[in-house]
Amino acid sequence: METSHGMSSADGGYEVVAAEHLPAKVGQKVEVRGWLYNRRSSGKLHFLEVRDGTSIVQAVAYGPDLEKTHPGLFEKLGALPQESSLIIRGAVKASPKQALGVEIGLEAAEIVAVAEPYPITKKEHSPEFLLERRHLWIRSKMQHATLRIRARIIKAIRDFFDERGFLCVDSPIFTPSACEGTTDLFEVDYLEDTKAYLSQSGQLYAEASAMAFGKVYCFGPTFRAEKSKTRRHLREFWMVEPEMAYATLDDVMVLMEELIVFIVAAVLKDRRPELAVLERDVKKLEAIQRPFPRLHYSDAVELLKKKGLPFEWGGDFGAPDEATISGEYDRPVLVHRFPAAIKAFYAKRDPQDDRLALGCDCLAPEGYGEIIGGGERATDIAFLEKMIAEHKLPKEAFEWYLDLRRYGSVPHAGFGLGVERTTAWICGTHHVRECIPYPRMLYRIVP
RNA sequence: UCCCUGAUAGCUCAAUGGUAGAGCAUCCGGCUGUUAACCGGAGGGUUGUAGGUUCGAGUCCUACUCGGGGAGCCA
Repeated sequence: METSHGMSSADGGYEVVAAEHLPAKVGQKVEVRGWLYNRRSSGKLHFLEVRDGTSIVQAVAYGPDLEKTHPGLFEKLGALPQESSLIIRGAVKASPKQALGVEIGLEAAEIVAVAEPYPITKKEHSPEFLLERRHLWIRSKMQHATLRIRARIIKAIRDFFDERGFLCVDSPIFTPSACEGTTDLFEVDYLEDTKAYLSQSGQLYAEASAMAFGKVYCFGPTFRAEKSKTRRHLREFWMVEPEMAYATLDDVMVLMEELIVFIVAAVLKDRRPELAVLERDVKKLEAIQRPFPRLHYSDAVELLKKKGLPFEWGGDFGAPDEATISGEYDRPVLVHRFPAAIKAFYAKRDPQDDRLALGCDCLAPEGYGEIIGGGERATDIAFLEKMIAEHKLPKEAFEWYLDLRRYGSVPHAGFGLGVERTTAWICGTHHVRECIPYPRMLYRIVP
């Protein structure tokens, strides 16, 4: 019999079942393959918490009974170190005290590998200790919950765009030069005598893809070599970047709202147990409905001044500014029409006010800061050539990009959403480093 | 790059300038319903590195190394 693990059941009569599906198997004989998560014992009883990757199930072994059928096994189970791998077999029965709602009455067990003393214990550990052992840390409950929610967010993002007629057209990771030239890039050797840079944004390519396919998105890792050292920064993170031909700033602002509402709804629908593990206040997520508040940059500046922050028109928002603005609302806020001087060279100017760019940032609630940045792109080639010169960018490197304006330029717009920041907000996680399986951080690339 | 902060048992932490301690983990023993299970016992240390002050330094001073938090920039 084929199983979800791709292995056939070794013992007739026991169906191999993923722990998460055990509640539907009450009264049946099952086999669970996993690792010993924790054990409690009271002499003739062992309570074995076994995790199989999908969930954790408690198996109860009664010494005298087990001794009759499998002599010596009970004692071995009582001495089995945490994270030893084992296969358990037994009958599923309802157990309201268990988080899963069921437990297994142990009838047989196979110890696959006895683990060495496991470094991550039930007590607290420092971030340094855990990050050093990220490859083991991801076995624990909260990391499991966070990464399962992250995976659901990623699926929601793809479903959202696929269902709305966007084509997935990925941008390259090796790029010949800076996309924006404003931030530091990771330089790598690209075979002989050639340097390449790891992508810090797929956007310029997404614009080309949009001119080819209309509505597109790219989704991949992004690399920033800035020496940022905060709970909102990673060297390597994932970003989805939709781009639409014949679209305006207003169109992408609606798209931002719809995407975020869609993601939150998907997590609320399918990841309630994980949110509970993380002790997330679900009411705050349930409040995430359209429409989101919209704030003109100049109004945001007024708000900050009214709140007593030393902010001058023309500047970019710092972390305290973002927190103050988003603190006014119970859902993400869209701040639009920033000064062009603080935005990228390709941003389209506001026809109503030439000092402004038709851009929009989405600030997550509860102080999680910017999760989206985007806007409408400049269409006029002469304007772009002027901006490239002003930003002191090498024009040759952008000739292909200027071709998009030479051959059928159209109004278009798009944005980028950061997966880890979104995950941190939805999970209520303090630091984005827990929102990616293997974080790449300033001064830490291990494991 | 700048500011703040930390490094003591495997882990998390304590110790007025005067014999280095606890909880957990580990090992041994006990317990039929545990939920970070609990109870009893045992082993476990060149106090990050180098130098200095002192009769005496985990503690005070200097430098270095490696972390953590934050700023700027950004998603």
